[in-house]
Amino acid sequence: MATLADVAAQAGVSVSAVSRVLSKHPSARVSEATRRRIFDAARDLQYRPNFAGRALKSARTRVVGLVVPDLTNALFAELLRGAEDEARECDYMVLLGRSDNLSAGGEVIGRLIGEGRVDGMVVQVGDGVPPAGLGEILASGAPIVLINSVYEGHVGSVLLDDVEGARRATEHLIQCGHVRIALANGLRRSYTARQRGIGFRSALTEAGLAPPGRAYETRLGYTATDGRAALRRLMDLSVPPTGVVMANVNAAIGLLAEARVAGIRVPRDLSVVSVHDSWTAENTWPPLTAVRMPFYAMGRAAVRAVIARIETGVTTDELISDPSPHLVVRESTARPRRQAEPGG
Amino acid sequence: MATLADVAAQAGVSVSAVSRVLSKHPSARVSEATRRRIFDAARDLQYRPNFAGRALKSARTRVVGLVVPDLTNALFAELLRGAEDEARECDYMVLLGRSDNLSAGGEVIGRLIGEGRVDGMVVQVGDGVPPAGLGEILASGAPIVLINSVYEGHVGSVLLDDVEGARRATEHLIQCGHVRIALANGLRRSYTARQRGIGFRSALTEAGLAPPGRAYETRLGYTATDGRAALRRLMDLSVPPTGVVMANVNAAIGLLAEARVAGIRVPRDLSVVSVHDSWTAENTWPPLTAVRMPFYAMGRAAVRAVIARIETGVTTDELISDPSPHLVVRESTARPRRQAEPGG
DNA sequence: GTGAAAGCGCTAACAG
DNA sequence: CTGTTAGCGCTTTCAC
Repeated sequence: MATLADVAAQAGVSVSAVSRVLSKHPSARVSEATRRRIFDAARDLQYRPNFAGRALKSARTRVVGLVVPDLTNALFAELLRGAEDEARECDYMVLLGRSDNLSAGGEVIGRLIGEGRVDGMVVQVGDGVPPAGLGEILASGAPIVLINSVYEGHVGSVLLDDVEGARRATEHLIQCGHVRIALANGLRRSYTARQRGIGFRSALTEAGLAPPGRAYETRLGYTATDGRAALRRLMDLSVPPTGVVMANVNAAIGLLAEARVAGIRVPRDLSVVSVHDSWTAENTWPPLTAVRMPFYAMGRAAVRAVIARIETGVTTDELISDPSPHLVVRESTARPRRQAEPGG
Repeated sequence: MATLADVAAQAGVSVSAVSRVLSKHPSARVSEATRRRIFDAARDLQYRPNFAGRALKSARTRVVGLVVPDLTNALFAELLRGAEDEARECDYMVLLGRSDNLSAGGEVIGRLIGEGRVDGMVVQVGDGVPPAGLGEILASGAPIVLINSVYEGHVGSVLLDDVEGARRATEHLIQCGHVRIALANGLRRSYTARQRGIGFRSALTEAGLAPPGRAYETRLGYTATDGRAALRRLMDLSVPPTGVVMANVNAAIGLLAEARVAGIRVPRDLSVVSVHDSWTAENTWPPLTAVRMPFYAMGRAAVRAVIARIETGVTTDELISDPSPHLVVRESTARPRRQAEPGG
């Protein structure tokens, strides 16, 4: 690979001249002639700035790490696109990692930052226990912004409006005429699950519906398997719900599949609405009514936030409200078959 | 962050001693006493080797890039696990990228290697046109191994046994008694699609079945939408198939959804089997019969191959045959309702 | 056994 | 306008 010195030699100038020209330094007062010669030489030699050299000198990598619990979650696609788009506009790169791996969490984050592989990180701690050592790293003041999760007193986070998302989903069911509505939620320790619980209950309360008993809120998790278990649990109740809000689209897919097995017809016997949308929701049967959450905007905001933190030291907490959660009505929701309390 | 010099000062030794000890250099002839002091100092100072410093000096990053068309494809989960496991064992890191982004392909690969951000790459070119500039990079002799794709005369690839995968899927349908079997394949230019076509036809031929007309093989692509289109195309035929081999699980999901809309009952009216398996296949209705492909092994093999290439210069082409493609029978396949040619 | 020193490719003062 | 120079943190001869 060609180095600055090679280009300088070829162009017959000094390395500093080349450096100034090629890194477009604002104060690059250079004659048009030399500039040309430098550009030509760089092109001929196919010059590429060496990452290590630059990083070593400047103590900056212009790379931000993004670590999420599960890379292959369809929900993550939009997040990533948002993150990459924002990064590109700021002339940064995104380095991907995942935290689902046991040790990976705190350790990987510590390594990436400690070894100077990234300037900052965007991390989503999964539903499980926060990775060991996360607390220390956060406390160390490293430029880390948390997405869709909170950690004790850590400031620097961007959150989806899960309260609103769950509220919209619940309201939809209420508008359909449902009264006995359940929530199949994420694990108890999950922050997002708590938020969705809040939105769910507030929609109910605002509609003048009694808050449902505890049995109407499962806390099983966000996977398809968890969704299947939730269906069993809910439909085994002596008075089962007529509608269910799924806190996650993957759980909803599992629930739909289990409903087939159990002979429960959706939406005839049970209406299902999910928080989160993805292409998979269009391909279930029946197609899944869902509340689309602004993952793309969250990706952008998160990267914008770390970069701000890295470059200016400013730290913020942000709730993504634009675009706001948006209901996509498909075919998994309908009026309940009979009212819980026959009105006429 | 603490540097080697900091550790040296704290331990009262020279930087070179510290370097030798901490990088476990085999020829580290060091007294036990100094070794202790160095380790202690390093721990106290929370020393982390600086990535840029090391990379600059050694001209090696111990990072391999992995670029795939779509990170969020569930199929990719296993691939990634395999790649990471192998990398960890070899003391490498994996840097993820995606090639679905227009310019991303050749450009991103060229950058990563050219700027010295990675020592080598594992790349899967998608179904579409190979990214501009890929040819040059490959020809330049950079350590790149292609997965599930081939490129002209490039040597250095690891491939799934798609021929065998498609063959097993097809044989299953034949064993169920199907005679009119279609293949919903990937795009014509895709290498994997060609392989699957070969396996499909060879199973048919071996069973003594006439190769189906061209109309029985669609070349629409691997997405859910493509699968939906394939169903329409196939079932609109004057003599529609009774069974279909889907070249991809996502397309199968789309096809199943479209079948509901079209009033085609699976497996009663149409049996469906897919090449590839994933958690989503368990949650369709009916649950999807699929041939599980060894993505994990491919991930490991691919990373092993680049590292070999980087460190020893040895280049290989490899077909992953262990474990071999494995049929998982679920409920989307059954005997055809009536034989095409009534036998009795 | 241990240390001094050179240099990887780059940027940024500082001179001219 | 342009060149010289001093390191960034690390590894690695080569001396002692």
